[in-house]
Amino acid sequence: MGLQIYNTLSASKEEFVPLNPGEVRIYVCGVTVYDSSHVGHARALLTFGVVYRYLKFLGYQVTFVRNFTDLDDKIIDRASREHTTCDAISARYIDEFNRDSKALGLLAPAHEPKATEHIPEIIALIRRLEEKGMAYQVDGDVFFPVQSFPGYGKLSRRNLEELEAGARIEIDERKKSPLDFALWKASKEGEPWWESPWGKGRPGWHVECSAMSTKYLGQPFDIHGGGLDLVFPHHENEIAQSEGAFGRTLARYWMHNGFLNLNKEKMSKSSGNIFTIREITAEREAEALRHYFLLSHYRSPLDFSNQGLDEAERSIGRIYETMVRVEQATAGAGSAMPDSALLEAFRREMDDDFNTPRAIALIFEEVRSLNRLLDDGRTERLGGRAAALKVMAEALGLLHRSPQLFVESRRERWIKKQGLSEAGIKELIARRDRARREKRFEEADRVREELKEMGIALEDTPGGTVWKVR
RNA sequence: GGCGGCGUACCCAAGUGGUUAAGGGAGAGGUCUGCAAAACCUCGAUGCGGCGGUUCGAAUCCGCCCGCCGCCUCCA
Repeated sequence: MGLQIYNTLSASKEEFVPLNPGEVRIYVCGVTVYDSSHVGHARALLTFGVVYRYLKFLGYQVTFVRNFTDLDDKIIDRASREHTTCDAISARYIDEFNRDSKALGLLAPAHEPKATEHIPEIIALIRRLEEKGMAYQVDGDVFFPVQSFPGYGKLSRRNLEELEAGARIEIDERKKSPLDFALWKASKEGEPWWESPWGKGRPGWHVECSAMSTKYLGQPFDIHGGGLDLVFPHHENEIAQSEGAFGRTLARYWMHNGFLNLNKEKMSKSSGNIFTIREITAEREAEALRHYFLLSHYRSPLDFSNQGLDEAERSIGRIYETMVRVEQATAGAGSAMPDSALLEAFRREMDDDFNTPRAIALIFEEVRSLNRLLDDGRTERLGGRAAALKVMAEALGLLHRSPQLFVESRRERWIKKQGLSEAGIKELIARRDRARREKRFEEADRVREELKEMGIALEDTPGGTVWKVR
């Protein structure tokens, strides 16, 4: 059995069969660039980053597209509050996003289209809908009549009656149904605008993704992803537009990641309970955040906690330290072929809808097993197993640095945060070593204690005393 | 109101009918060590929110109840 993916469309796991053998085309809704991205965004980014990596691990030729929404009411608001242009706002946050993305270890997508650079494609799509009677114009606004698309609600499992009954949306009397959504909006004074058959205006939100995904990936394409909150109405509307316009399936597998909560509540800008990606990556290793997310399944809700992050950071350190031991033990042995049984086990876990918690458990079982071999001095099969471990970690986006760098980075971060000096620490260690050589153990233990209070642990190894952040 | 999700040990978290309920952290004991740390070994849920039911057999299926959360409005 190959890869199984939970498809929101069928609400069940399905065997993944790409449209073209050996090739996968995937589109993920990116961020709206009106503010800093928060760790909730990071979860979505990392989730689909791992999907991307794992598909590559499986040997697929993957075309990954993730957009920027750089045209939106919130960007307009922000620009007017700061007396600047929308372009300036989106440029600033795209720039910031790119830094975050790099810090998080995300692989670059093949394309990162921006809404503002695809106005002609958007207009063409709306015109096509018009020709099919699936768009109507009122005062320069163009709406999509949801009644005209028979499958409306199939993704979010709702029907029109239910939706209309529960609708809490403000009534726009000009719309035929309260659920009809804007394809094109007439621009007000001071807003960005483009010439169109309906006058000066700008696209609605949903239509950009329909236009851009199809431009880069064709229709249908294989996987469409995003956060759970996009199922309705965003993705539902994308389906209505694209399938309405072309009479063909938009995307075959729909994947949605669960939320990141803070104190049990959804992390969102409007409620103010957020941590930005920058805040977190300034405080600790980005890899800790990735590991933390991987520890629970992507569809489960996850409550963000500092304790969890601390644990994750230590866990990553444990894997790295084992890698250091393996490297030392196999130095000069040349590169080994990755152990195939291990890779097979990894694949079995990941094939089950990207079950990263199980994959991580497998990694830890292997870490323990490697340490046991190391302790026993049995190094014959070490190379192949360590090589497999690296391949697995790569597929998850972990262990992308040298172990030494990870340890040093943690040290430097800690020293800086605590206002310590490396020279001072080394001085203390030297003092302790002198005391130990002279068998003044009370003195040596006092120094150990002193360093421990600074959060620094000493390890006396055959190669000398090493120190690390605890 | 409609639709959906979640509740597994001190904490985090896999597991959707069948051997001893993964893995990590914390804790206890041990090996090692001048002492430690790291690593390794051993021990921690007779029970999976509660009550019923189906079944030879259920954390897993069904029903009811309790608690928490999300979507239905911009939202990863």
